[in-house]
Amino acid sequence: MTFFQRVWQSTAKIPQGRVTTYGDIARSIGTRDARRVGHALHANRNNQVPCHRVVFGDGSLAPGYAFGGPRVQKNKLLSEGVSFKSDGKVDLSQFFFHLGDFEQSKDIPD
DNA sequence: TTCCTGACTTTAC
DNA sequence: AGTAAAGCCAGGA
Repeated sequence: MTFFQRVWQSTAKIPQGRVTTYGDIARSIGTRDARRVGHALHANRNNQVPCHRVVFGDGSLAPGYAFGGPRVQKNKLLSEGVSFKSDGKVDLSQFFFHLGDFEQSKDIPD
C-alpha cells in the first residue's frame, strides 16, 4: 500500500454530490502535505478514481491538469448535484465532505 | 543517491 | 482582497 493508494482510497470514499479538498484528504491519511495528494491524483488521472470530486481549499477546480479539462470536471460535479457559486467555485458550505481524522487503514484492505 | 518538481494550503505584507 | 513566500515529503530524472 503506497501513499498514493491511500489517497485514492480516501478519494473513492467521497459520495456523489459531495466534494472534498486536498488538505482534508491529506490530514485524513495522516499527513499535512496536500501537494502529494494532488500529485497522487495526477498520477492516477487516467484511472477510475473520482478525482473530479476533489477541489481546492477555496472550492475551485484544478486549473488545467484535469482528466480531460476543467470543463469536464465541472460538468461531472453538476451531474452529481453539486452546484457552483457565481465565481465558478463549489459551495463548500453545502457540499464539503469530511473524510475523518486520520482513520488510517481502517477500511482500507491490505 | 541527490536534486528538482509538484491537481496545495496557510500566513504574512 | 490580492500577491508572495514557506512548508510539506515522496516520485521521477
